[in-house]
Amino acid sequence: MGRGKVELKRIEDKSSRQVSFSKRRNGLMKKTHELAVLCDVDVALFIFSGRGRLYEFSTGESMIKLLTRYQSYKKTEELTRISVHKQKLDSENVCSADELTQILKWHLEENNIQLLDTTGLNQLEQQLDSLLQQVRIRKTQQMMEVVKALQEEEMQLKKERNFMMEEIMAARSDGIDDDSGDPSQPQRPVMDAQIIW
Amino acid sequence: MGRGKVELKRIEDKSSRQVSFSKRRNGLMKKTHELAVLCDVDVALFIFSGRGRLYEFSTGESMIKLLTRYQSYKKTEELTRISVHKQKLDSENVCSADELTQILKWHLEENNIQLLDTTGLNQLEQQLDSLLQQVRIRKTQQMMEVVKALQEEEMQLKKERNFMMEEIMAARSDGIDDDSGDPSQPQRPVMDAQIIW
DNA sequence: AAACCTATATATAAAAC
DNA sequence: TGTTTTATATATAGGTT
Repeated sequence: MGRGKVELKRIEDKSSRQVSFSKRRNGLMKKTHELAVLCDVDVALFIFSGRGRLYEFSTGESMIKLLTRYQSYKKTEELTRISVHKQKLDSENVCSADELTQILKWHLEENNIQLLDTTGLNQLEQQLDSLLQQVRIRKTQQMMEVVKALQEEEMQLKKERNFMMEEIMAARSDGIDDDSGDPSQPQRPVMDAQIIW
Repeated sequence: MGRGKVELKRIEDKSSRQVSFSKRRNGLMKKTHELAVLCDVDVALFIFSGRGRLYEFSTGESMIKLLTRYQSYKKTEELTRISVHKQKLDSENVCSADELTQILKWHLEENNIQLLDTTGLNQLEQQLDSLLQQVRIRKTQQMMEVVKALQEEEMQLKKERNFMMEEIMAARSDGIDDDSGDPSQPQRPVMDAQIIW
């Protein structure tokens, strides 16, 4: 993309690496922005330069919100994932059943999500996960949506109930006539139905 | 960058927006990767498609680590207390770690495996795979139960509602000539919740 | 949708400033 | 170091299958 073709490997010359970084960083930001606008999606991009300087770009949604959304998405994923993780394990790196059991046990006993990203049974995990992950995520998300819908309806029903409860109370104390002139109803107690996952 | 020049604004045609998204997403990922390699920097990129699907890319440092780094860079405490909307499932988590470990151990020892070569790995993979399926099934069952519970509560609420509705009606007819004008009883919208699996 | 095809628009490496 | 220039490599819009 320039006078010379360039190998996909670290540019050793510090100077041209710096120049390249500057140019490409701008280009990347631009393209990221384009993607976001043209395709109407949310994106977040951040770059830590060698010296630890941070460059970032994100769509209207602030970076923090996108990160939160990301985390939330990941948590949902976690709902469908087992804590089988880590410890490099490939055909070269053979380990005994006991060893493996110990490793797995250790991981299974760890409920700390943060630890899931240390090196470990990556390869094994990926093999297992890639097979099932998508389906599980879909399934979970579907369920979550159903549950959410149910929660909303539940809330609605509860509100109705409270409303009617008041009507009954009012009817009883007022005698019997009531009604027709409901305009000045004070605030109604509203209960929030919350299901915690 | 194609046959036609394109305005920097949302592509309205859904189809070509989708196609463009796919192409540009890939291009962006590629360029992100190039930047990371050529310039030896850490980058993280994630994209939420319109339908909420997540696409992400990050350098060797896992996304989580980069996020952490970003956070500390920003010194924002916001992220540390992200909504954790699922205490329940976590605590009741499928089956206990010990239980899982036992099952796994059983699988491993049952087959008298000592060293895992490539073939052994494949076998282990299958075992874990079936284990994953079991766990998944249990999790599904659990969620189904939650849904069922919600549905039951919903039904209960509806019963209550109907009951109260009758009370209101009774109170009114008991009373006097009511106000008339009202063509129909204050009927609240009744929704039928149908969950289709 | 995905995969391939071109003509064009863009990005950018290297040179020149 | 950064900017501008230029020649070339890449990306991709719009087709086609």
